[in-house]
Amino acid sequence: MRWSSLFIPTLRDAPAEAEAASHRLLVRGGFIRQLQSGHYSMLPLGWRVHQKVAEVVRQEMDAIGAQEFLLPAMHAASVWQTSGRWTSMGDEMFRLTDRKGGEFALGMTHEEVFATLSLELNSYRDLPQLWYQIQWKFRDEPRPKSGLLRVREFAMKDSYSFDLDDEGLDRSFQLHHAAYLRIFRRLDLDAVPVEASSGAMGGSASIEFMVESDAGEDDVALCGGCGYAANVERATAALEMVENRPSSDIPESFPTPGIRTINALAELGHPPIHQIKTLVYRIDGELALILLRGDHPFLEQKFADATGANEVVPAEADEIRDALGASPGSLGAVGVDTLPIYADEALRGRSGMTTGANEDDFHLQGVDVERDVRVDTWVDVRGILDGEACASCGEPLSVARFIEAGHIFKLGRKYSEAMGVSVLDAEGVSRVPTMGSYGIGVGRAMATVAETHHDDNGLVWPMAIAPYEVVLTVAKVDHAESMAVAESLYEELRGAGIDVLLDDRDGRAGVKFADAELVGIPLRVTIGSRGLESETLEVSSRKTGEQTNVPLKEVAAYVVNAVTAGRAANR
RNA sequence: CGGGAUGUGGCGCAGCCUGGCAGCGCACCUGCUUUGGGAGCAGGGGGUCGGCGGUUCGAAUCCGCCCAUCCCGACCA
Repeated sequence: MRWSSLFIPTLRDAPAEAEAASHRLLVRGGFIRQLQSGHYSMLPLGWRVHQKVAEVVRQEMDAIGAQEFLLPAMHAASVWQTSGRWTSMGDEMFRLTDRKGGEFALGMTHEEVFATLSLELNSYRDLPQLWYQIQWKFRDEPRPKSGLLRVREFAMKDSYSFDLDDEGLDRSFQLHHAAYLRIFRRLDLDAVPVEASSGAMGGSASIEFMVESDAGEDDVALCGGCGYAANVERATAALEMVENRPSSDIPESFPTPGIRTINALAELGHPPIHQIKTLVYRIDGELALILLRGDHPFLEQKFADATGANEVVPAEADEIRDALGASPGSLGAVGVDTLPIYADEALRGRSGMTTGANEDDFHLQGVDVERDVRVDTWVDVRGILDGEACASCGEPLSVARFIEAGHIFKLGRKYSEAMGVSVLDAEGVSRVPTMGSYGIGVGRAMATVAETHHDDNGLVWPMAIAPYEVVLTVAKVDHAESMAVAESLYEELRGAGIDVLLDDRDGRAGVKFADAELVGIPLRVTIGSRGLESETLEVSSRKTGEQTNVPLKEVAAYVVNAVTAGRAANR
């Protein structure tokens, strides 16, 4: 294509609201434009990258024997009512009503619809099946952010496996696991598989593919020693022994006027590790106390996973006061027997603790957790901290920010059962297939590459997904010889199947160089009178900045080689 | 939903406090010069100042409500 006739609206300044590097550069480079919060238009350049990412995914899915479908994006309510998710998905689901008053949803994911199709599987001989699609998903995200990283409308490759038994599911899961590693490698993403919480999907096991980036939204714990890797929503760590402070026979109340925080209490000589943090939550509508060591953060997701609770929300100050007679900052569990009490495992065996007295401006010291608190349920709900020891090898764990680029789930029979799927096994017995589901967000993958592949001058696309592989930059378009050389090289490269962009704009060379770099085309051939005098053209690499003068006659072959090598990288 | 912030030509911003002709840079159009790293000069086009209401002789500016957008947290590919 000729740059002069393309719509590539590059910007010198990024919009003020763009914060993440990928967001700024994708907008500046003319790849995307926002329509509303969480909804982006793909401009020609952006759509080319998007399609190339999708094609990499498609090839690797096909390679494990998966079959491509395309399902409706809009679903009748009844489909979701059958699985129970019409209600459980809550506000996250976009809903609409047709002219006849019928209720519909825009699909957030497609377990139900694929499971409906699987009703036509009749025999164990039909299994296993691996089905996928690349389709738009709609999620009423509470907070879209960071450009393409978190949006309300996005293309997702979602696949689903149907197997007779657990061994089959393991195989399908492993096939996906391996395919995902290949996909991310081809995208030049350093994706780490980590143990994850299954969240709203349910199911027995799930692995997230995480790419380290400050723009991420998840914290992941990694062990440099044994390779343990887990989302902090699930991660555990070895707990170092804490020497209990001397305890008293009964908890002693002492005045703490104005003391409302762990830190303030610490300044009075009660270190956080010797404090009990008391949180009041509404768990599926019921108030409950959750106790942690003073220095430990509470992770709601861990709690939900451990207890099976759906709704885990902090209680309001007035309901806390009604229940305990004190305000946050002075709360404790000693003597409480009207509310369920959950305690984090880190409090087991602890004594000599300090906690709120359920009376404003008073705390208790000398508390022995197991003697003085009526714990109903012990749970592991604390967030682990950077530097804690790995539970399996003792080396320090590092905790860092990651982008969730893919997620694979063992679903089990939740959806197949709900939708009434069954096949006959070899003995003629009816069996419910077990399912897996596997997702990669295409736009998010694209943004993740942008996030991890850029420099001060702009984007640096890997050859595999670059919008164009080569740009021919004509320094002076009114120089007839330059244009003639450029035209003939352009035709030759096009003929060789190279995605080549001819920058024939009547502008200054500096502007064209800057645009080529901003847009991130991997290779640039500069065509100008300077090189032509010596019968050479300058080929430069976006990634390394390396410039090579190539004899005119060899340029086409040189470029074809470089592109071919680039395409094959990481395969 | 809780907390913080912002809305002024396509993009980046000033003006607002202290009410009085809507400005600057980039981009865009025309002409001349320039031409291998975001050119120079001259001329020019483009703005319901987020919306509605109020105060006032007069509102971008003051007051109220609403909307939108961004950032931090709870949720997800």
